[in-house]
Amino acid sequence: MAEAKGLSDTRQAIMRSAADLFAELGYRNTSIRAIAADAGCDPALVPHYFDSKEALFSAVVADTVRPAEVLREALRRGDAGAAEWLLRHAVADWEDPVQGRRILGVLRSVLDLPVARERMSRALLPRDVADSGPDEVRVWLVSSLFIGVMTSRHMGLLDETLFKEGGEAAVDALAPVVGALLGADGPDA
Amino acid sequence: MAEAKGLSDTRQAIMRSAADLFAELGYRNTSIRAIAADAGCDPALVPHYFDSKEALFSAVVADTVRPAEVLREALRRGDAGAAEWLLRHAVADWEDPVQGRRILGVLRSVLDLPVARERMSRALLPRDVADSGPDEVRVWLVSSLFIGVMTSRHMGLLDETLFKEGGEAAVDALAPVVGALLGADGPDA
DNA sequence: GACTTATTTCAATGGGCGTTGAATTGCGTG
DNA sequence: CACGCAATTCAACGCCCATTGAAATAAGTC
Repeated sequence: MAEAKGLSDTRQAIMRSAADLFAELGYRNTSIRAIAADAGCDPALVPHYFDSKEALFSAVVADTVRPAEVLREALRRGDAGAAEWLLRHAVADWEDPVQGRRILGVLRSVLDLPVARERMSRALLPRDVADSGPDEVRVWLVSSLFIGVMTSRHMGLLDETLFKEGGEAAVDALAPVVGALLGADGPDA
Repeated sequence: MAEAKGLSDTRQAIMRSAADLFAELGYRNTSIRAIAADAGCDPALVPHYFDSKEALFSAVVADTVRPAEVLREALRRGDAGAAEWLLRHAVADWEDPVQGRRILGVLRSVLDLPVARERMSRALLPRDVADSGPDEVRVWLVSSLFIGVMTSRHMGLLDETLFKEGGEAAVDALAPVVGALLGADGPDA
């Protein structure tokens, strides 16, 4: 049967391969043909199931990370402990072999593809958070730090030992910074 | 006369166009043909003067930013005022229409091109800084934050007003954070 | 003016790309 | 079995790419 399009194994396989390759190589460096090869199907199937390479990318991103939720939770706490809690979440996320690569992939491709920029922007700063006024600045600052740390990590800039054993060292090193970020510019200042 | 290769106007024009386009589009999205068009010469001149697209990119990067010097200076100061001083330098640098785009270009392309990663890494963490032990972590943290802020800014994530009028607001918002970063993990901890 | 050397042009090669449309297979239903 | 429809394959299109090598031009030297 297989109504419309959706329950084919191949469709999912394409999705998974695309996520992997986009993450590893970025949007521009990933070809539809490579995705198809990885998924073990014909290249023509990709524009068949998803309309275009760009649409496929959108679909992949939509399936990925929604960091705003975590951020919102941390903002609601608002005390010193929140920084550590947030950091643990973040580090765990981007050290996870699957999730980490996905996030990185989005980040990477954001620079290649204008449409990805919007998606990223909306994922990081959904309406309700953005509208909360001064919080916007704090969310933006924390996001920026995290983006930078992830990029550095990916570039091999950092000391590997910081991320051994669940990233305890990284959490310790970053905690006071995140604390300062969350504390900066109180809700009424 | 023009000995060997070097004093041709075109060579320099290519270099300039390449810097511009790499900065705006990233390595992978910039074609030799586009560079040549921008420089007003034949595409074949590019692999003629520089051996390959990759070599051209290396040449461009070599001509760009050396943020380590500024960082080193800030580290030597080490007090609270240093954070603000460092920030002013950094913000001024990446808000400068020319310099800002160049830095961004390198950052952008670093993700596309492995060889660029090494260059970036060495520019940010030269031997003498890297060997200074605990300072390495601090340099890395500050760099990460800056990388993140620049990326966010380029993605349009941030509030434009933060960077109006020389970026005073941005400096204010970030100063406590950078202070925390520079203060974190004293030289003997 | 002839020779040399650097600079530039031109045309072409081979390759990868995203996408298309027609053909083929496979399968559940009448 | 035959029909219809989804899943898939295949071959091809047109486009842009980096790079090449030979030809043409310009400039400086004797």
